[in-house]
Amino acid sequence: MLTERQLLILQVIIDDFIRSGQPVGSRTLSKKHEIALSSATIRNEMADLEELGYIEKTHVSSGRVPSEKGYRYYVDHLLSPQRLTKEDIQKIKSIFAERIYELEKVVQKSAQILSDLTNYTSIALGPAVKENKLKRIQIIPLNQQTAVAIIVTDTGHVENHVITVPASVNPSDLEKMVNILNERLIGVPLIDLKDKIYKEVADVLRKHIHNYDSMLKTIVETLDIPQEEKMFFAGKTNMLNQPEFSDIQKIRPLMKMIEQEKDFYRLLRKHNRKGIQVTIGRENQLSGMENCSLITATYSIGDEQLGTIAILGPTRMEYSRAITILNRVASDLSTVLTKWYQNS
Amino acid sequence: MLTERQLLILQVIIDDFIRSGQPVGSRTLSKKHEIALSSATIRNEMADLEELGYIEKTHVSSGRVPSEKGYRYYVDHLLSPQRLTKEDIQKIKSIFAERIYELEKVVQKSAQILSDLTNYTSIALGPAVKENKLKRIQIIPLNQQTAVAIIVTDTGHVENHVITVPASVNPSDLEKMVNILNERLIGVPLIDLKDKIYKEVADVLRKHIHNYDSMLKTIVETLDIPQEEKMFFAGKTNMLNQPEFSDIQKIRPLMKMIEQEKDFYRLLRKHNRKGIQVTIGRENQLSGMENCSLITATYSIGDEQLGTIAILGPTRMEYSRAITILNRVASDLSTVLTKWYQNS
DNA sequence: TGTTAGCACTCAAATACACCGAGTGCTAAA
DNA sequence: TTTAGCACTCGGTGTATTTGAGTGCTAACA
Repeated sequence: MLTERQLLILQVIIDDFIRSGQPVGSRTLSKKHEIALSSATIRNEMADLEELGYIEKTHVSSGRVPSEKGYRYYVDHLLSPQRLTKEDIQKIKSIFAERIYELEKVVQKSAQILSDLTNYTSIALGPAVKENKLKRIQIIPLNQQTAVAIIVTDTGHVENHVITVPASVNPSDLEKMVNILNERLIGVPLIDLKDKIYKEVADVLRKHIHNYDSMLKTIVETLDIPQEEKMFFAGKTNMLNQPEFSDIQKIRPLMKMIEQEKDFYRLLRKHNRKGIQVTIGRENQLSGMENCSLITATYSIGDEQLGTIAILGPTRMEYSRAITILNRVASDLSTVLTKWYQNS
Repeated sequence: MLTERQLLILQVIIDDFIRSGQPVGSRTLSKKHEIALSSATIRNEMADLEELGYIEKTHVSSGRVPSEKGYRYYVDHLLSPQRLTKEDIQKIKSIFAERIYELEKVVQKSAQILSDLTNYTSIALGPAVKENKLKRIQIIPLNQQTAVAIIVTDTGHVENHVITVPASVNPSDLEKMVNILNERLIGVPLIDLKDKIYKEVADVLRKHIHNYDSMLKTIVETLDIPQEEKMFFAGKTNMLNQPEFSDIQKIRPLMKMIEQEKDFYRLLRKHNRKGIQVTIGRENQLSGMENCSLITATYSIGDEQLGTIAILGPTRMEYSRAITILNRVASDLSTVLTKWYQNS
């Protein structure tokens, strides 16, 4: 167990390192007015902190830098709460000022403001489309062989793709089918559509539609909806501004990962616990992210959790500020989404 | 006017520099078997080429590197034609192997293959949606105040957004309006929609629709279609692999530009002349692109030009290979689009 | 017993210096 | 016109040397 004094020293070391990026020495600390000790005393305490694994040296006679364990302790117990400036609060509010009707745009804007305010990279995982309920199916013929299938959900989300229509299918049958599908399927969550079709609608269709069999493919194609949530990035290149990544070798794998996006999709999917979560350095278990930390929060409509928004920065990150901002954005976002979309 | 020998030397210098990235000295050149001259003779020729502005020294006793003028001459007159390997041709063909129904996806895939084959960044400017012709307008009410407006074009492109519906508008009127709009506007290019509405459809609407005035806003919102062509990037981080950008300072502005995309939108818009166009270094007139070259080509359906695809690389770029590949992709793309979409 | 002053020690970073080698331009001879 | 030869330049590399910020340890002090 750490003493009060060790906690104070650990906190000041990490605060200073986060600010300066330079290893912190005992003399630097002794000059701080919150610590009234000689450098020698501090050296003794630092030696203990190092033995316990909270801080490290970069070489034998260097100052100390926080270890991952140190950051972990800092984030869990030592964060000095930050107040946002009026301007920051104002900026956050401004994105919700005008009523935006596309849910995904609001989420995207939230990611944008996060990266603007923090100068880190921000990622938002959108709501799962597959949970949405069907509002309308529409099939619009383009020519002999092709048509556009459009699916509208209760949240106003539109999915569309071009499908092939067998030559044997005539337009009036197509229309009849769409009508039946609409009658029977409105209100069904997208993910359950196929199931429902086979169990309940197939019989009806077979009875009423001429060549049901040749149409089957069209139906399946129509309901083929991407299962993945959309993801929005903002400030993808902000990592280039971090001095720890001034070496291009270090940043290349990270930028590649950010460009490809898919690793982050998996990562964020896992981060669906309510509240702020911080993963530090190798806790992320992704090579390329050894020197990064990820802070995540979830947002919701009412009690229903919709998605995750996150801030990605270097391990030497302004945790306090980032957490405060993320918290604020996530809660404002949830509030406004609840107001706009609940039971609408 | 350059002599045959100067041309040969210039070409070999640039070829070598593109390959190695190192300044090329007279002794290196004299050892090449296509040049049977002593280093001293070559030095004299190089001095002349430098005076004429085709090559430069990095410091007083360094070898020579091509100047922008040198690259320009090289691209215009000295390119040694390259043959693509069978694998390359195969890869290009593979993207067009299966019939893809979404036009934009084909374009996006083309950009992807370009960056895969060249290891440079690739950009594709999609076809202008506004030129497409209207196939169907659809308005689907979500709740009391909002509805989804969907516009389908003859190419199968779908535009959608959520609109507000005044409380005074009743559903049957909405439906009637949509019917009238569809009757009168199908086949009209999207860009002309508004014009046509005011000139020809407004009167009809006023006659048949109850509260035409309060509905006006809804109509305008519905037809509010983004005018900009979509743009697709591939290999956004490939520039990080180029040794000339190993200094993070040099690449930061460029990556920022690539992230933001809009500068490239303007740039590609201007590059709509048929055939291959190469702009070298500062010819691009964009700060951040001093050390980059852009190669563009257009693609088309039949005689109608649709858009531009481009390769962005360092000025020290494999022009010959890049041009050959781009040419091939652009022409294959045009061929296949023509086959698939002309008069469909 | 906890704190501190003092001291020897370490190591990264900066500075200085010599030297190598790849390059140049110029001159004079072939 | 070409080439051999030579003096010169300059970036890069290797080796000392110095500097300074840091450490750990010890002994004296309150």
